Amino acid sequence: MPVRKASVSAKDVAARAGVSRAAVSRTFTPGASVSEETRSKVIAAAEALGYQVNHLARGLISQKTGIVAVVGADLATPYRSELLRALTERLQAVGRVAILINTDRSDRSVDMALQQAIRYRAEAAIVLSGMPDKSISDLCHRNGLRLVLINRDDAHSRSIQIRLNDADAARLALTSFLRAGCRTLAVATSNAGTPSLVAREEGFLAEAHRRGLSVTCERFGPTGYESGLALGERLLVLPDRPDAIFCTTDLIACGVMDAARHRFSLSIPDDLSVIGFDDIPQSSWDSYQLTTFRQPIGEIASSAVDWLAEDEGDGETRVIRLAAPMSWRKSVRGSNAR
Amino acid sequence: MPVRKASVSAKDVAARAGVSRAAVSRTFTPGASVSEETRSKVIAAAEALGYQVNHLARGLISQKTGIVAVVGADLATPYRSELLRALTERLQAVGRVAILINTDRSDRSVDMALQQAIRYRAEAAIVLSGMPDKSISDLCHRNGLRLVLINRDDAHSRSIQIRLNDADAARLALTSFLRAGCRTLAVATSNAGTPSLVAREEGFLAEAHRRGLSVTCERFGPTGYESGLALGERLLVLPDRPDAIFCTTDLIACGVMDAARHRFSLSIPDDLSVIGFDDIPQSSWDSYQLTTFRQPIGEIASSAVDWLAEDEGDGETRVIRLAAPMSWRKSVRGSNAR
DNA sequence: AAGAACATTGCACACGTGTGCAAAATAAAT
DNA sequence: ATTTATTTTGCACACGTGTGCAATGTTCTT
Repeated sequence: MPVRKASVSAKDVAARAGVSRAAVSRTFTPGASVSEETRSKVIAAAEALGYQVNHLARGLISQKTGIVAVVGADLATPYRSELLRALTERLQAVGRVAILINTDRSDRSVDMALQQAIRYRAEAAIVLSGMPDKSISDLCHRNGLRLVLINRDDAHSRSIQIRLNDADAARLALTSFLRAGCRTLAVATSNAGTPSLVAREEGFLAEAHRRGLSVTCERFGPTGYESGLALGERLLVLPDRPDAIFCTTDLIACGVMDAARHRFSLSIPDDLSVIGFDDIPQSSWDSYQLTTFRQPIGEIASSAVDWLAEDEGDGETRVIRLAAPMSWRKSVRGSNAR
Repeated sequence: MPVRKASVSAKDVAARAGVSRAAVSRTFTPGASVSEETRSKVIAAAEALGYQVNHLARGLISQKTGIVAVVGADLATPYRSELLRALTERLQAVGRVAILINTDRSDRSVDMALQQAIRYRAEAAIVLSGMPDKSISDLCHRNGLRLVLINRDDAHSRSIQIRLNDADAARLALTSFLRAGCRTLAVATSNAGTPSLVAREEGFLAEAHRRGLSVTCERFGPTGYESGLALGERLLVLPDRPDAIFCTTDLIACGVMDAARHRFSLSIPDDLSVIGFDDIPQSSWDSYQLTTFRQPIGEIASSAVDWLAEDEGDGETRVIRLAAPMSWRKSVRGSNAR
């Protein structure tokens, strides 16, 4: 029961060009042998008919679809949308096409997303959030689907895991506060408990502990601006009000800054220094000028795509650690001189 | 030359379950006839082997792939990323999978993107930016690919075009300024010249003209925050400095507001009223509290997806016009009482 | 019990493509 | 001119699936 118009096939082009169907196929297969005379006849016929190779059929026979699944939740947040943009651009540059699977709906969605990726015989999947169950990861391997895990905790066998040096950044945040003369330190983070947020929080706390400093740590809600407002309100009413707050994401930082200014009439950075993480576009806006750590989005995208685009590796697990360089703006005391 | 592990096929499942390959197929085809005994044998075998139906093969034989292409540039801007999130969610809810094609690289990319969509035999394409050439639009039709054009100027035959009432919103922006007592009006927009921006600008100017009012219109750069800063700087140094600026997007408005406050020390809305368009998340942040028009993203997404998910229509062109309701915040004089 | 109606099953074909291989054609070497 | 080497071509098969159809099995009606 075909419900659609039949597309032009290689058979139609062959008839029009007066050659065999195999000659048509060879004309559109890189590296295949075809004479210039046949080639131009086929190209002319294909253009006249509007022929486009059917990649479903090609994928079926060649076992290479060119499809890469990108799997994630919260796709509209500044960091994730920018990463998605960079990934699609890079994938297209190496001849791949991205299937986007939104996992907003549940944690189990990563497993379901990967099963969907297998149904379309995706060559690889890039997981931006959530973590696949081991049985699904094995299923991916059995189906030749390669896994890229971005900012996930566990490495799965035969996959690549791209992590940031969150702890290094957190340490640098702490030392930057100390150098700026801040003494009452706090961490503001969400209840999401995702690997990156945990690493940043723990890195900050561990470095403070190593230096014999006490830090107030406040967690609240999902990882967004509204939680930042609430976290600012909770931290800034403390009797021992912090003069420095490390926020585990920039969205939280923007909320903290707005709470400080608009609800507590504090001046940043005179009364309160703030450091975030991500370097989203809004961090550079005049209303924020937030000092933060820049997500190396270009490097994440190229690391991910270069790995999956190379020939089948030897199956070992790889972990890539990238630095998140500091972006100095005006939210830390004494940072104007940088 | 297969370069990947052969996935489990229906043939493998049939052998394990002791039934025919057709029984396996029928078990995984909704509405097909299969006994409960056979079904449970097949299901058990499929689960043991990790079988996932090959949708490439299914698409080839059934001429229905479930694939919908989403085509657009500037995917990381707040409005577009939110629309993308809503579209993927809605597409998944009706059993479709989204192929995301990024057209940042050139105008001709929409044509190339649609050709790529045809190669994967996508059932439909949702175009978020750019406009396909007529010959490509025809090619889509010939291949049974249905077109959804969002905020594009021209309707193509046998497609659906979803537009906002930009001009109505612009008129309401003007009357809101007048009601707030503003007298020196300006429009701030980009050089992008996209259909929505032009409609908003022209709607504002036409209504002003109808009322015998003069408006300064300034255009600059791409459609982003930085252009808003620059536009604010250009408009606010005028000898006849505007006391009301209609910005054709919220990103531009945030830039204008930051320029007014941080570079001209103006108070909003006392010295300057600002209205934007889109209602991006940042518009509700304490630092902005921008009065704006809300993009009906949920309705756009459901209009688009409901149309393409329904059975083949009669081929007529449809235009859907949606209202962009006003979101009152604090950037217009006298708007606190709302 | 027999006949009619309905459900289930396996076979074989088709969807559109890439490719191994033998045959044919062309180019290069002697 | 003949032989050898290389290129090109068409045929037929395979990839994995859904389905028309004939054959078989089961249920319902008389």
